Amino acid sequence: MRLKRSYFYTLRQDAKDEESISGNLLTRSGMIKKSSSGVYMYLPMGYKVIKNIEKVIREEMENVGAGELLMPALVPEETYVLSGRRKAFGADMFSLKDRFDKSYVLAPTHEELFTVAAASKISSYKDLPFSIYQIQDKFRDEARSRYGLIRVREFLMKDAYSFDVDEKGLNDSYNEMYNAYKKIFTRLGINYRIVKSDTGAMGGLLSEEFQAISPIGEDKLVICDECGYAANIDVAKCMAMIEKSDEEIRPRELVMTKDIGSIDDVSSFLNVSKDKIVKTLIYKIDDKFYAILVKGIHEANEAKIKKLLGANEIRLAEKQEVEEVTHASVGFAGPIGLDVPIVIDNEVLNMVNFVVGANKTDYHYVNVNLDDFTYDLCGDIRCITNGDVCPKCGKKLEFKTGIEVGNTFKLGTKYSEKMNLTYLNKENESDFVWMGCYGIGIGRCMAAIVEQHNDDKGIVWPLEVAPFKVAIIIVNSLDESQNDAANYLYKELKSQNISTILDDRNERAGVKFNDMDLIGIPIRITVGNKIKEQLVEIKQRDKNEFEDISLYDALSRIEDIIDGI
RNA sequence: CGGGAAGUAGCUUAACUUGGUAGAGCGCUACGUUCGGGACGUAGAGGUUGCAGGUUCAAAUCCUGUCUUCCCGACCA
Repeated sequence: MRLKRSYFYTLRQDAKDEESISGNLLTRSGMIKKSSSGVYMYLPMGYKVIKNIEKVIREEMENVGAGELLMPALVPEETYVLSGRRKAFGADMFSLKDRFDKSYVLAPTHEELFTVAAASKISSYKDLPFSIYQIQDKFRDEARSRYGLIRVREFLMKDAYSFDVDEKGLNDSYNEMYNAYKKIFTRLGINYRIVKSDTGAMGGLLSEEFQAISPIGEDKLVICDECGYAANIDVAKCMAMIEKSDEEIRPRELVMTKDIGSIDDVSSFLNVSKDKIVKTLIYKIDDKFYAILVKGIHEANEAKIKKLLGANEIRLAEKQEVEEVTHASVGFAGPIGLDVPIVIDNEVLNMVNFVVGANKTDYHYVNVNLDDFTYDLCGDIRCITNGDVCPKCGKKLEFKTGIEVGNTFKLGTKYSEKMNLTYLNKENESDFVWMGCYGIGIGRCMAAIVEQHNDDKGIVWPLEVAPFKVAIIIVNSLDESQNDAANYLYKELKSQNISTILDDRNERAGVKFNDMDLIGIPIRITVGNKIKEQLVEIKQRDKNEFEDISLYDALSRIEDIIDGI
């Protein structure tokens, strides 16, 4: 690409409406432009990156034999009503009506239509297995878009689906995809971890996430360096941190704690360690109130609670609801005398002589024990936290945050049952098809790469995704011999299919150096006054030193660099 | 959806407290001098101060409403 006559611009200052590193750098380098909150244009330079990411994905999908197709974004609402997911997605779906008042949605993901498409092909076990995928725009009405391309309302996603005769087949297909995903993210230059996660609204048997490690990641992860255990905090199992105490049980007492409701305040007021306090949280779960008991130092984990109760919806009760349930102000809820089901965390089972709210404003009970109330259910319902050990090997855990760039699900027969996707087996009996689905957020990958590969000058693209592999800078665009040499190199590189920018703009050298650094082109050739001795400079974006090389050896040197020599 | 901040030239912003012709830097145009890390000089173009009301002789500035964007939180397959 010759820069002079191309759509290309850069911004010299930070964009005021992009706080994240990736959002800001992608905007400043003229790769993306915000259209409205959470909706972006991919400009020519940025779209090159998108296409490179897609190329990697397509190659690896091809390798596992998945066929590419394209689904509509506009889908009749009833499709999602039928699968039961219209409700599950709720307000996150964009919905609209046509002129005949028929309701449509903009698809947030495509399990339903893929199931329909699969049905056209499947009648016998002989038709299985196979997998298909698409790269397409998805729409989700996010309550809060943020961090540039990380959380948006319209985004490119690759979604693949596998279809098998049984669980074993699904496991094989899943492993194949899983390995393809590892290759993809490695090729994209993303530093990632694979973690176990919650199956959420997708449902199914198993879910794993591919998480790009980043401080702006919205997902909290625990990782064990010792045994390789890795999980999203939503599902990370908590092991008991204490043994059942043999402390002597003391009689329960009601104490006045005027205006003291928070854990910190209760702890210092009563002079007991926070370890000795149990907090009672009132939740509304599927239209019923529940009391959730966890240790004061712990956080309740809503995903785990949902799973334990088999519930669909969960939210903390509002202030007046809490008052209604406990007959006391917020801060004084407790299990004793409460008229709603009580669910306690495993950890609480091992506690004696603890402190709880008294369901009476300004009062707490001390020396409370499990005999003082009845609970309906217990289980692991808290978030794993600093101090917890690996549930697999018992060693120290590390906490990180990640950007979810991909996920893989073993759906099992959830969708095939709902949508009646069946095949005839060898015994001539009808069976449900076993499905898996596999997603990659393409814009998110782009942002995650920038988050992980940048310096004070700008983006440092990995070679595989860079919009161009090489940039040729003509230091003085008025110098004829420099121009000739640069054009010669440009043609040479093009003839070898090495994507190259020729910066032939009539700008000062500094502007060109800074722009090429900002947009992160991996290899730079500088054609300057050393051209008198037939020499050009080659510099890699991620290295400080440069090398002088003969104009005629430059091409082979570039090829070596690209081949990693 | 709750809390906070901000909307002024293409971009980044000043003036707002205390009402009186909207100013700068970058970018842009022309000419000249320059040309290896965001050049310099001279001369220019470019603004319904987000929008709508209100107060006032007079509103970027004060008041009300509204829209938009960002940040924190809730939510998030």
